[in-house]
Amino acid sequence: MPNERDESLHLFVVLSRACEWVTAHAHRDIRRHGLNPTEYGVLELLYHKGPQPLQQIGEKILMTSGNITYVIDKLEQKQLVVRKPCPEDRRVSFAEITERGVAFLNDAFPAHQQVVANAVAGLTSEEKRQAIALLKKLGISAKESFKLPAD
Amino acid sequence: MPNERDESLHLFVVLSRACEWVTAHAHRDIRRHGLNPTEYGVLELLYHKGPQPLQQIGEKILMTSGNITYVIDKLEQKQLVVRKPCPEDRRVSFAEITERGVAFLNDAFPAHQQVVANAVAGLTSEEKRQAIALLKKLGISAKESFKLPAD
DNA sequence: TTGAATTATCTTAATATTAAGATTATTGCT
DNA sequence: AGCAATAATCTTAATATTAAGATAATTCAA
Repeated sequence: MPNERDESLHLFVVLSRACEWVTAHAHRDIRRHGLNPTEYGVLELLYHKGPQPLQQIGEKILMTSGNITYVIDKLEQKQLVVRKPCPEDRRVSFAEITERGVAFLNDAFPAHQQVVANAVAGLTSEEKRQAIALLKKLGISAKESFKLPAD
Repeated sequence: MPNERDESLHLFVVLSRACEWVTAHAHRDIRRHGLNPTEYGVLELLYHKGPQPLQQIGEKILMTSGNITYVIDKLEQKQLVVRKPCPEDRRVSFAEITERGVAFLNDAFPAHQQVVANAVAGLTSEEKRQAIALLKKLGISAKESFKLPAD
């Protein structure tokens, strides 16, 4: 009979596996559209949440600052995103999705959503609700405790 | 009121978030030991499952063949792993953990397990059991459906 | 208001990862 | 046996990511 530690590790393993395989569906779909997953993630963030300071993008997608610069550069080259200086704080740049970026996502998003729905179709609607509640709780607590030097 | 697609996407988001933050704990711990997460993942696989053909490592950790070669090279340089040719099939190489690799994991694993336990401590034991059951089901079905060209 | 500490972005070099295809070995068909 | 198809690993080049630290702007305390 497994103790608390074994159970926690087991949870980590099945969490990772589930995430990997659902993500595999999503990434395969994204690459079909000529973006890599990071670029898509940033674009979607800007689409749904509006213009963001680069740093906040990094916080939300867990990326180092050097990589943010690189990814935003790529998206600017593809004309899906533009940098806009912040008038209040001249250290800050906002990344903002362009018309072209919006059009791209409007085109790609419905199919992408369907791909994700297929990927998680192994759970019933009720099971999804349960999983969402548990994962939300887990994610919030893991994020909180990460900041503490406790580990 | 959210429909099935929205709910699925929401599940994907909270799954990704939870996985990212729990993983953040684990990775921070791993880097303290001078390995990167991929190297640690391979080493742990070999530790728990015994010698593996390189390709099977790639299947289990979702890695391309070029990267397997690279990672096993690194682990061989660190003398934590050795390649062993397969006598039955000369195309195949097994990767096998060394004594040194075993000693390394024996030293690192208990603390690592504790870090993971802390990371998921936001759920009660009962919630962990529920989450494990749901995630196991989700992972298996997502893996299965990935092979189909359905997406 | 100066200067120390902090913050945001960027730069560079090192490292990690993928993609494409080469090489070598095996399998199965004829 | 001989050949085509498949499979496992490796190689190379391109791409992505991190780590470390540089630069520039801001904040805040003295």
